[in-house]
Amino acid sequence: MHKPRAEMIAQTRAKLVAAARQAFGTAGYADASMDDFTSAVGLTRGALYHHFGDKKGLLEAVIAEIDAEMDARLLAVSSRSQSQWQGFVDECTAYLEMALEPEIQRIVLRDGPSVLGDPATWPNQNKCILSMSANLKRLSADGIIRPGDPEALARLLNGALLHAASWIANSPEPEATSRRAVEGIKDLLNGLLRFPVATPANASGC
Amino acid sequence: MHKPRAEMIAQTRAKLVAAARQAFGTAGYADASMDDFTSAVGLTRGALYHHFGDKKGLLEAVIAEIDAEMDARLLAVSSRSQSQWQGFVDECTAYLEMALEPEIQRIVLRDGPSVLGDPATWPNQNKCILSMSANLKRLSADGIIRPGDPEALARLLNGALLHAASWIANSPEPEATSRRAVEGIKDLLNGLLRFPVATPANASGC
DNA sequence: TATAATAACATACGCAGCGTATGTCGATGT
DNA sequence: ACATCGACATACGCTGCGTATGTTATTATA
Repeated sequence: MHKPRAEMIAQTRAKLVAAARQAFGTAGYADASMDDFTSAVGLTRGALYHHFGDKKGLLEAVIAEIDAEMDARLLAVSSRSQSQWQGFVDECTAYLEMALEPEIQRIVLRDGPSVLGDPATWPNQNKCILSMSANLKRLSADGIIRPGDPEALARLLNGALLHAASWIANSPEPEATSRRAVEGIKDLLNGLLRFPVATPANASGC
Repeated sequence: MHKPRAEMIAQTRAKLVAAARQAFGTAGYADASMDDFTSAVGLTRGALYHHFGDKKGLLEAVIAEIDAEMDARLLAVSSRSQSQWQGFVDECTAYLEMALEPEIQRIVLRDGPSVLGDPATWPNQNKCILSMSANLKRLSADGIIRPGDPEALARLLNGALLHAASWIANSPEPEATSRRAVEGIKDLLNGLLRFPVATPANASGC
């Protein structure tokens, strides 16, 4: 029964990450006081520096946690799709929807790049890109889309999706804007198909 | 001879903006000390607070200046193109190249969104979007591209271009990556055309 | 032209927040 | 059992922001 040591440690780390995630997500990284959100879970900055080195280290941990969740959610979505093409479109849509969440917008998409540098330099951010480019590679090999550079396309589409999310989130009418964005994305993706479907309306079919 | 008052004021503002632009572009917004870069041009924080209210206000001014320069450069590029389609492609390429500059990356693309909120909420950032969507609208009306939502497409392409710029800038081989990105963009844009041109890569299709 | 008013700054002060250095206590290994 | 070490808390100094308060020169007014 004497093994709760490692558990306590993990719990402390988890509490710190959770507290920081809450604070970063609402107040933003710069305005989140380490004294405040550590004491909110009954700890001090001492524990924080011991486990994460500094404030940036904690942000990295928070982002890693969020990124892992995003990856799992994307995996769950694509595993439920029938056709390859449909799975790809579904993943794009799910990615866009996730990017709409304020916590992800604030921590991963805005403060993250500012504090930790460009996401392209992170070890994590590749997860989504890799998954996306793998999909595109298969689609290209199977002749479903026109030949091209899968990774380049994945990065371009990734940027388009993230930007669309910001557009939607800050729109006065998010619902309508979301529909416009999704239509636009389908339009873009449709242009990649070797044999595009006739009308944009049923671009998601196939 | 007595009119240098307004001139001196404008000069002070310009010096502050220039100093801040230099500091923000190299050290980043968070690590740029107001005391440091004001004294670098023979002023103090007093002048800064008088003219710009606070540090964020100064960042807004810096971004506005950079944005105006970007807009002028884009205008110059598109005015030199013959066809509408070529002009659009040229503008996209120029936009990508500008987004490669470290100063723009750091100030406008990373720190700006983090400090001032999403660019979609700025009054300026619309310049490029508006110009882009106007181009797309004309292209659509003239039947050069397939029908669609010009503004949505503009935002998606804008995101793709910005993301591509980050990808290139942080790539170990920027030259090669740049070529891949440009090819990918052309591929994407080509998919928008009503009658896609045959590229060496997909000469057999369509 | 003398003086009042105001704008353009500089100076001075207080305070929040980060990082480090140091201390304490309980768990683990032998 | 005792020594060691890891997991935190405490204490301290320093940087840097914002504000409140001068100081000086230009403009307005009489």
